[in-house]
Amino acid sequence: MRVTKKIKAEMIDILGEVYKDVKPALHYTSPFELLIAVILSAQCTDVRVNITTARLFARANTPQAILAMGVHDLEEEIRDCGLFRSKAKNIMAACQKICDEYHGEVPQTIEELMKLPGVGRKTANVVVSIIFDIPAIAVDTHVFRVSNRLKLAVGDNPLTVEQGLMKAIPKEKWSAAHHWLIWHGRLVCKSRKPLCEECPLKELCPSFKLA
DNA sequence: CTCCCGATAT
DNA sequence: ATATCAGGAG
Repeated sequence: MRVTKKIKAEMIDILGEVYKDVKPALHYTSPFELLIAVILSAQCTDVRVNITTARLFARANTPQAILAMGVHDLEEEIRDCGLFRSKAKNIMAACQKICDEYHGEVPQTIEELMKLPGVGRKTANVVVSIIFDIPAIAVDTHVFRVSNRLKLAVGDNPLTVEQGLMKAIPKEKWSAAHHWLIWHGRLVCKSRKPLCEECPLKELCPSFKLA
């Protein structure tokens, strides 16, 4: 069955109703903390990132303080998040660049953010949409999977899905819809064992399957 | 495309 | 035992 534009709008409306009260899963108290948390979240659960950042930010939560730690201590602090050597190296280099070129403040455009080591399109989208309230749809593993299953946007790479979602969703809902899709992916439309029977979209979903 | 990588769910 | 987790760089 074909997923029409009208059905896509219905899906978004339902998700918006079901997940209207969700907050970002990552814990942070400043733009810099969010940036670091998102970098750490690559191939790691948000729960693990929050445990790690609680301890890390108590020690250092500014680029200057992270630089003062040194790369070895940073590696030890973030080890549990995985990919820890490359993440530590990238974070140190990003902090240096933020201090040298942005007066210690997190840059505010996708283009500038993506120049930071360890910051790709997905991370940049998250930061601008959450911190600077700029409409954006960050396509992470959840958004990618859920969008393809629902056929809200179909594609074999994140950028294609991002562009498809921007067409299917009105701009004023981009940032909120990004969170709805993530939480739907986390709680219901899971990768390995999706809870199709209890899905609020089961009547509309082209991938609906009984267990 | 491969590599980075520990923790967790299944 | 293995697939997956708020990806990005080379």
